Amino acid sequence: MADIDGGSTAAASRREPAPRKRADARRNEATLLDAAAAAFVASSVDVPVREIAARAGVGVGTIYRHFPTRADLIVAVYRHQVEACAEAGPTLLATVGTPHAALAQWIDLFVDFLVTKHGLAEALQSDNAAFQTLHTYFLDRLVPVCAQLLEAAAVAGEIRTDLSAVELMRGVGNLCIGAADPRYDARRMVEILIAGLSLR
Amino acid sequence: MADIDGGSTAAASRREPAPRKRADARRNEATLLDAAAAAFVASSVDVPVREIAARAGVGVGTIYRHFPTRADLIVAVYRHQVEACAEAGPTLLATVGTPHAALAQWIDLFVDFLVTKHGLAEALQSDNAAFQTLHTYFLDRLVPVCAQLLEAAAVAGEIRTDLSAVELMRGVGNLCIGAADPRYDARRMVEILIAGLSLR
DNA sequence: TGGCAAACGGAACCATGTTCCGTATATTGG
DNA sequence: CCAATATACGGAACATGGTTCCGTTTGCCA
Repeated sequence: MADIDGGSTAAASRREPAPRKRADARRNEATLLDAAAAAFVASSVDVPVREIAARAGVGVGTIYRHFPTRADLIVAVYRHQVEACAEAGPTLLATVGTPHAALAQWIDLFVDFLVTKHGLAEALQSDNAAFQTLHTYFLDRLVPVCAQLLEAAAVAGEIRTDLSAVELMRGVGNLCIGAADPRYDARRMVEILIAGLSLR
Repeated sequence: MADIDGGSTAAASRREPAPRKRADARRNEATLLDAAAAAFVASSVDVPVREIAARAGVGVGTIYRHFPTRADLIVAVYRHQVEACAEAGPTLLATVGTPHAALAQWIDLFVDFLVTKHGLAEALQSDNAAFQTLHTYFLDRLVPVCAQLLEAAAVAGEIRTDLSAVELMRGVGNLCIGAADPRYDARRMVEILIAGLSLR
């Protein structure tokens, strides 16, 4: 909420005096984020760019100037929620009884996030170059958190230790694909996977 | 190898006298299957149709006449291997010690098949209408086999009983997505999932 | 208010799947 | 062996969706 100016990091904005964007540009960026969020809900994360542009009442060029790739737009839309998920990690670890339980609850959070965003899980695993940023962001932000939980559970001797956080995240992400289908319960599948993690 | 004439079922060909296709048509179908198989290996199952056509030295129209959808082509290319996998089910059940072990081995077979076919796992989960046939064929052919193994293990009291064969297949298929990445070991993830299946 | 860099819109371009139709040819009856 | 015809072929053309480009518009500051 505090960062009124664009996407630069806190560190960068502290350095730079005021490369303040034009008013219409800032307005459009906000409009675009809203339009994209709405479109993602109405259709899915791979809703056509043209449709987002139409919703926002801007040209497609404008989208690409603000968000160089589709992934950047997705990241911008979901940044808050990803942050929240990341921050929940340490909290759960401190709160919940056992590390394994904390891990399970955190994964739950992540899964809930994924399955409620139509097409996001699919996009996350896509090897399409355009989604590279998305992939990277999610991994950069969440893998360390996951690793911490995993490590704690491993130290407590609750789970097998031969699995990296990246792999676990990937696996969970994959299991969330196709969660829209009522015949497939992604949550349960992940639950089973997590169960398989614990030693005997 | 025995069915010289096209894709009609054994039953159908027994009824019909001889709706024998033209020689060039049969030749082209074979050429196409080879070209497609090669292209799938060289790139992945979503190699552009035009490229398959070029490899086979035919026009794209020819592909579509023989295989109405891309999925039909994929199914045709992999039919033998899917059959083999399906037939291995009962064999394993009869051979291997416990039903749970048989299930694990069968899943192994399936996973091996999937991870060695670049992009096949991805295509399998795609909600793209064009892949409907693919999805259906795999499910029709393999789910019953999986169900039999699952049932046996359930009866033996080795695993939880609240999971359908369709879900398990979907989950396993999903876990195989992105198996090309060396940092992600799909086989291990599936192993963990199967482990999570067993009761305590 | 005038000048100009920033931002805009959307046509144009590229890649891909899919359809359509004029042309070529295998097959078969005479 | 030839001609007639159904069958099959090739590839241009169409549809869709991402991305780029550039002439035009507009906010901002002197």
